[in-house]
Amino acid sequence: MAKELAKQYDPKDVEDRIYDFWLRGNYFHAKCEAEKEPYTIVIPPPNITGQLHMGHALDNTLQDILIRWRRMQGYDALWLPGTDHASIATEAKIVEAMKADGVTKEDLGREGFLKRAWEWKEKYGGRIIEQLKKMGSSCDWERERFTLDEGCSKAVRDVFVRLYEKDLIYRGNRMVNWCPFCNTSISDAEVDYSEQDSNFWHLLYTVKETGEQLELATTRPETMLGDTAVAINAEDERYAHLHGCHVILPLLNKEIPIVCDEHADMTKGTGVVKITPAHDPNDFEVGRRHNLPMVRTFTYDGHLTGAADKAVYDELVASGKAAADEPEVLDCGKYAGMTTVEARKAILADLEAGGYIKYIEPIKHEVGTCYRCHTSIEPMVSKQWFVRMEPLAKPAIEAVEKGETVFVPERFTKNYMNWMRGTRDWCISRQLWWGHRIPAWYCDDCGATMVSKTDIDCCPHCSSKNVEQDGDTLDTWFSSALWPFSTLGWPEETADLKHYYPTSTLVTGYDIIGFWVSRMIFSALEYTGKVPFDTVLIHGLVRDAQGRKMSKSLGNGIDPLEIIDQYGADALRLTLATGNSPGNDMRFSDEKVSASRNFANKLWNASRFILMNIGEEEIPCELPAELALEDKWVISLANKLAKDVTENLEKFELGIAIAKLYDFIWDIFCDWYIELAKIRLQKGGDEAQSAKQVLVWTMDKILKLLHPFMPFITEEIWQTIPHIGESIMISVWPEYNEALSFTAEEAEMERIMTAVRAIRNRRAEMNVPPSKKAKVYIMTAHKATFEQGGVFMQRLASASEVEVVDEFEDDSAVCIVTADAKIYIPMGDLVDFEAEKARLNKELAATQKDLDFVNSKLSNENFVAKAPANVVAAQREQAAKLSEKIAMLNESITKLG
RNA sequence: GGGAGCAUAGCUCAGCUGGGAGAGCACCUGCCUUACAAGCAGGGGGUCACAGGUUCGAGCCCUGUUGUUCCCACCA
Repeated sequence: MAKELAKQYDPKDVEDRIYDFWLRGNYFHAKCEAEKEPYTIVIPPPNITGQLHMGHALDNTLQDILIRWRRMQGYDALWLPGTDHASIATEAKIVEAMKADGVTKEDLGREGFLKRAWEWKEKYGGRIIEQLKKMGSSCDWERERFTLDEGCSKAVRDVFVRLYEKDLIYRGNRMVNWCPFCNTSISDAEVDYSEQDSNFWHLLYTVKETGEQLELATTRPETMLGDTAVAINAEDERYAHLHGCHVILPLLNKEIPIVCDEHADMTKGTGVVKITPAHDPNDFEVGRRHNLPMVRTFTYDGHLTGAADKAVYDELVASGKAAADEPEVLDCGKYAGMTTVEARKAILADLEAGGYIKYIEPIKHEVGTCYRCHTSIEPMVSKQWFVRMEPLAKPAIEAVEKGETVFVPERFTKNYMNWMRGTRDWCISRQLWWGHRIPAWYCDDCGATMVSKTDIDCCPHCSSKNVEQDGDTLDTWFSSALWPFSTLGWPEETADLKHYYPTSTLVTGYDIIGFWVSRMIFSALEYTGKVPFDTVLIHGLVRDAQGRKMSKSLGNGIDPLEIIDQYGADALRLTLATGNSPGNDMRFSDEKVSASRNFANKLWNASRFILMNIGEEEIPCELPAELALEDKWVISLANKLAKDVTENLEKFELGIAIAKLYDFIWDIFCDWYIELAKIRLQKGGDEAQSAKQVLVWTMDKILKLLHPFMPFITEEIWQTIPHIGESIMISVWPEYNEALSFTAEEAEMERIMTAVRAIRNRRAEMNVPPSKKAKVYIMTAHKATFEQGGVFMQRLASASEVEVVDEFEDDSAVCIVTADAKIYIPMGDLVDFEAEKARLNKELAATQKDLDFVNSKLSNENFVAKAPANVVAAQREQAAKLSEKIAMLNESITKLG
């Protein structure tokens, strides 16, 4: 089956065809075989709004390497794919798209909007899946899931009800992060902090009882209308006389109390702090401690409240439906309707005019912004649903402490612990439509709250039909937190869940440990009683060539699909795997991809060489009975390679595994073994036959070990060379085999290779072209080795003839000394004796220096006494070799006169 | 304010449990040697950020310093 193959590998000609071949073979499908050990990875579901970016490319390359490797090792390997509905991001995109048609959410209504959203999902949701396929991802597409599909939705409801019944979910007026642009609450994890220039405005409030001016500082003067107290520290002697007094709130001329609270820090500013319970997280806590009224002065879309807002509140109070913790609403009068930015200006102007500003101090200040739209978030008291974190975090911390789930690298455990220990209750309700609607119903007549797995249309308490479902949806991460088990069928006890859960490895970036990893862990423990995965493999960010984060705003993102188009998916994968160590960021550049492409080409040409030589012959896929020295050498190294690659994959050191493969394939197999094999191939006969078998055998091992990293090219080549089986991706992973370890031959080859390199080196220094052959005489203690190696020197070191001799006399010969041999090459007039003598002397000096160093160690009593025996022995051996070399060099120099 | 990472060749980075420093790219020299010029052979180039310490021995372990990146945190 000789094939005419192009000199250069063309991925375009191969990749789609191979991927189809795999799909037709159904090789990605995990069959849930009870007798096989499972290995499971669930994909971090990309957003349906998403386009494949380098982060996905890296994440999925790593997962595909692991899953392909385990599959070949004989595991029942399942890689479960899917997508995330990404409520905020998707809703924002759809609203934006609607803008073009001049339609708003309100125009369409909830149902109309959702209809549109699902249409949008059908249209764009599949795009990223197709892009994952281009990468070669071997996901089980039959099991593809979506966080908003029926099964996941069922799991979400189930969890919500369970948590509610255990009092781990509650509803209340709490301080939340409000995004006035997205018009929704967001969780603490969704707030990004960025440094902004701002001021401390030092204000003066008058104390009612004493008439003195009390100085305090604020960064947010626009909240002052909602102040309901001023706090001082009880220990602060400066203000001891003010305990129980009041201040007059400027502009409103309202009397508010001075309270003593630990929040007031004596060492900061004047030690006096204004308290706005409805619009500051700290002040909210102070307010609760002192039972202060909460006064809301902002609307949810970021304006100051007015008469209409107050009317709504009054109505609520009048009807008796206001919750006990409902904040009051202020009619801000002249400021009503202003944005918070406008209000700040107006209020400051009025304070200034009233003489209430003592001075302004410029500062730099960390301001919270929405991670989606980067609008400044407004802390705001709002009625939301929360998950009680403390009882959930405890077992999640213990499980990781016990090592039930380990982070790779280990240092990210700290990151996780930090997040788990510090986390506050999780605000899970969102004022959005695209997502899982909260399964809570409120009775308009009796005011009851009902949480249920099934829809409710009649109040079980008062039989009223006036029941309405909560209009909010759940945080996207609420459903993502269930992903490892909801996708396997939970809460049903499915066969998949029993077999594949807990999953094995989660592969993700360090940027979402808090958002996602930690929430999966505590969720899994609470609902399934088990950790969701045993290992979390953390990778870093892919940065651009200058080390900057790839981002849309910088426009420095590199599109993986363009790279695939230009260099092929295997080259992209190789680039991402090479030099990638767990947890560390990497830079991406065209040069790196081009180096990877060159490697693919190198492998391609090695296979061309083999195919050209075997021609129409049937070559058995096994080693020949008689093995030559070089065969044993390459087999032994390939065997060692299998061990190294496997061990490094086990340690998740994928970068080291691929580096070892790269070195073996290029340096050992291509640069040495193929060149050596040519000798026997040219001879023909039995020797050629055995060389072909070893070439095929070694290539087979190489392809299998490389397959997880470069699936397309390895399959393509494997199918063309003699092979057993349907597809390399379901072939058997090479195992280390003690019977294939030939250490003596490895050492012998090393001697010969050292000599070859030394001769090449000499010739290059003397500028002798390869075409000018010369006879080589060798004096050595390893006669048999060099007699065998003679042909190698003819081929690789431009030797016309090689003779192993006991004595050699020719003053005009170049002399080369290695640790094992003394090599003479008569080159007549090419030799410059003075230069030759200088070179030998230089080498002698260098060797002497090496020997001195080794001897200094050996003469150190402490070294000999304390260093391990094998280290000392190695140094002794080294000293002997160097001494021998020095003797040979001296002899040669003497001869030159 | 707390925590973490990084600092090794001109550039990008490896270097696992301490035993006289490596790769790729770039550069220089010579080669179209019948798989591959996206290739082959050879070469130059490093006080392993700085200062101490532990050790027979430190790029690696400890302490401190400097530079840099990131994460977390309610600093009025």
